[in-house]
Amino acid sequence: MSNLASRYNPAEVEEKWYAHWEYRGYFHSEPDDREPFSIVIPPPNVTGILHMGHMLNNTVQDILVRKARLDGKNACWVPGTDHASIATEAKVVRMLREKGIKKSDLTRTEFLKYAWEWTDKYGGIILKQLRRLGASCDWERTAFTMDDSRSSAVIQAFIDLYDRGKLYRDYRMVNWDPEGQTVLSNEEVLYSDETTTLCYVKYRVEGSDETITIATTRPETIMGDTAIAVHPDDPKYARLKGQNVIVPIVNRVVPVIFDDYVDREFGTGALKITPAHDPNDYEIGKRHELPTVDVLNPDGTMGEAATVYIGEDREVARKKLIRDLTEQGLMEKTEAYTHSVGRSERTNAIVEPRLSLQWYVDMKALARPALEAVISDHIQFHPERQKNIYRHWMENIRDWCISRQLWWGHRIPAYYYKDKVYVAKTREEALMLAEQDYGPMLDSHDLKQDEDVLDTWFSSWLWPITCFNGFENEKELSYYFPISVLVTGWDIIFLWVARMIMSGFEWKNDRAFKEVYFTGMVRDQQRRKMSKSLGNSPDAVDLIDRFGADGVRFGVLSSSPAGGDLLFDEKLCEQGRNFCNKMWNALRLIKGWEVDNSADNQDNRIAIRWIESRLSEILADLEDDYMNYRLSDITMKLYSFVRDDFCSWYLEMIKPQYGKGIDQDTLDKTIRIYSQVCTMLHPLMPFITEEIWHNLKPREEGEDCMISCYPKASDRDELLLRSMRSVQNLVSSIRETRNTKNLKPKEILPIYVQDNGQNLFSDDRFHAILKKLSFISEISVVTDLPPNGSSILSDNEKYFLQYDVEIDLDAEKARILSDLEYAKGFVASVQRKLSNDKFVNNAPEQVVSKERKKLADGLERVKILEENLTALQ
RNA sequence: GAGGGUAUAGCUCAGUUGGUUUAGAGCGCUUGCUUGACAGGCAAGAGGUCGGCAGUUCGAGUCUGCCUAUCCUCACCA
Repeated sequence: MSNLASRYNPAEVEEKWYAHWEYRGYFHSEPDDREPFSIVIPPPNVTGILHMGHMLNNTVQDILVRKARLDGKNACWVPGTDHASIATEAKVVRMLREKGIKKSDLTRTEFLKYAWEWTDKYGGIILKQLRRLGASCDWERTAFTMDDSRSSAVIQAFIDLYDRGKLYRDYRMVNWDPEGQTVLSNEEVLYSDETTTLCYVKYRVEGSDETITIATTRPETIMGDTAIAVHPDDPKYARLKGQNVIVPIVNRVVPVIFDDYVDREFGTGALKITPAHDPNDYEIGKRHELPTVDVLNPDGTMGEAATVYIGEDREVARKKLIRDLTEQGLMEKTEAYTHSVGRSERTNAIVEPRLSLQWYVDMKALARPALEAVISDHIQFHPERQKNIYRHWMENIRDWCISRQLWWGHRIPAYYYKDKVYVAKTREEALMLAEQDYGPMLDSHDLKQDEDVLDTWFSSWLWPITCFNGFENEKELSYYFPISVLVTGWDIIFLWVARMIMSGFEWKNDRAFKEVYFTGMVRDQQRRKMSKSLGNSPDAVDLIDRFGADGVRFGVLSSSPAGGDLLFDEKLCEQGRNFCNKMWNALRLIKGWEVDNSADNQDNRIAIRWIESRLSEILADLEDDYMNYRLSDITMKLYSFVRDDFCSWYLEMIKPQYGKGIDQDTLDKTIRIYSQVCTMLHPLMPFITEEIWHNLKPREEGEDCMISCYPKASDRDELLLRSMRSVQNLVSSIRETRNTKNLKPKEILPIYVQDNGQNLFSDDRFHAILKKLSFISEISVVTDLPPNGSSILSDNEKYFLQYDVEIDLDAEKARILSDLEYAKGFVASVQRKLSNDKFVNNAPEQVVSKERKKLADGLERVKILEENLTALQ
């Protein structure tokens, strides 16, 4: 018996092998003459920690990279992190606030010092956690979106776009995050239905006692009203033509205007117009040349122009205004109202429409080649349905707002002097340009760099190029680009994927990726997306501690059909852990065998030939599954191959009887087969397979599972595979009989095989299986029909099993009758089909002959069952 | 408002160009099994009129249309 523990212990094994692989340099890739396989990580936030989404995403990437490596490709997986402009800045601001420091009290330089300290302290934790998961990243290439190489590429990209006329600055209504105090792109605003109060407020008509009532959810913006709008065809309000109304609180006199934007059916059919605080009102304001009164400060508090509640938060002011309007008798009524509210993806603050001057990328031209490449499958999406979603967005693409009023990020390389803009790599260059326009006498202090930074995604959209320093150096990029496959969640298809594809065409005139595999979202058992705020995401590292990295990887994979969402259940990790244990015990079994060359190995040959055929059979399947990213299928196929075919059948067949040894040849071949299985499983479960690989036999230095050669499908013995399936059916039938008759599992039963000239045992080759079979299912084959035999049908072969239990004739008859009824129905339906001329004439020959075979088998079965029934009478 | 997805066993899902009146898997459930690798195990079993209605076809879980339910994306929302 081997001295291995009966339970697999992942902790020490994982640490040992990860260090070993890294020490051997297996993760590192340099361009050479092999076929490249490249992946770039979706860079997690630099100060983030590993969550379930990362686990899924990175497990998938690791599988693809490890598989490519085993296939002999030059595999390179570039890791890295994203500076995550707004998310990180928000964290730093929060940290400072806890220390009693306000961002507004700091200079830009002081703030950035804190931000870098924070990044140095917490940055890269997630990369360490990825190692625990087994991620085989090329750590020497670790990139950061704000390191020198990436930063200079971002600046260059901005300059390039500006020079090509694809960048512009414009004053528009934007999505404003009052907490982060920055503009957001449309993609960074998340909408959800929320219930608020809809206020019906009365406005006095100037010079009359009459009032007009409008409905609004935003009474705090009343002070910014510069008109009341009604529909031109609305008879209710026709009389108000040319009239003015008085805005409550501020008593401003504003006109009643007529615009067909107004929905006559909504509320009262009258709409207050606040051009500074609503995109539609802004448009209406432009049409009617209305003034714009901005009553809010950038931080969401009431501004000077509001005249009341100055400095109070908009939410607080809203409540107070509702109270005031009610007291003044101007509130007709209020009602609960549910509508869609946009919140900042990062700070969760309610987004405020606000007018401001920002930088935009003109997306129309960029989108064209990017759309075409995906529609034509030049870049292949998995699952394919994501193509539609992509197309829909690309066809309706809007310009991308890329400036952010933040400090943490890449500062916009635009310099302003008087009314001119100079876009340049450095201040010196900008100065030179300004001097060309204004002469060398200008006061250089008046040349001001843009205060804003760029959207985080403006650096990550260059990631496939910048990961290989592609703005500086063609050599590496020309080898690794296009990236073989991008693995990411579908939730960032617009924020990231679409834009990377656009940047690929813009700068490399090529597709950024050959394929894109979208993973689903990891959800909890109530189908809620896992998130920090819900607190429904398990601690990833804790899961690894409890189930082992391989167990967790198995758990994540086994329910991750290509692109579908994953309902995470810890139970699956437990199953993964148990599976590791199963493999571990198969190793213990093999290691425990003593070699005895006097043992007869003839019978084992057939078992070896069978398992090799099976292996070859699934290898072909797996190749196809890899092509289609069917990772859960791969997982389940290998799981059942190891558990059922290898352990339950193969090892049981060759297992020496108690106290006996095994011949060297069988042992060697078993070790070879198990090693191959390790290689096949390695991409999914790298640690345990490496451990078993090394335990199976002494290995040379550097002879590691991770860099072994992935087996190729070879010829297989189809007849043997079929026959073995028959044998398995028979064994199942015998076991079922034992179970239903309450027979002792170890009691040896005589079995008689009725030779019908075509059953397994009329073939000499299978006498070996027969012997093995008797060992597995505790039977002994007899040559005479036993006096008290009970018949078993396995396929169409008939066996008699003898046992010392009184046979319940009625029950037996009922069982046979029900089988018979079924078989007859089956035959009838096949006959019906075959007697249909249209079927026989139209269906392919293959299908028809298959039906004929079915009929023959069915008739045979009916015959046997009838004989059995007669025998019972 | 525009577009898209999904509906198969108690649960989560496969079912790959239509071809088994016998629709699979995992988990869960029931039953039986512990000196011999593994109870984190083994064996056996139960459980489904493939959301509904029409249609195409020799043949539909699979294709088409409509309906129902449910989810998602984008836009809008006083």
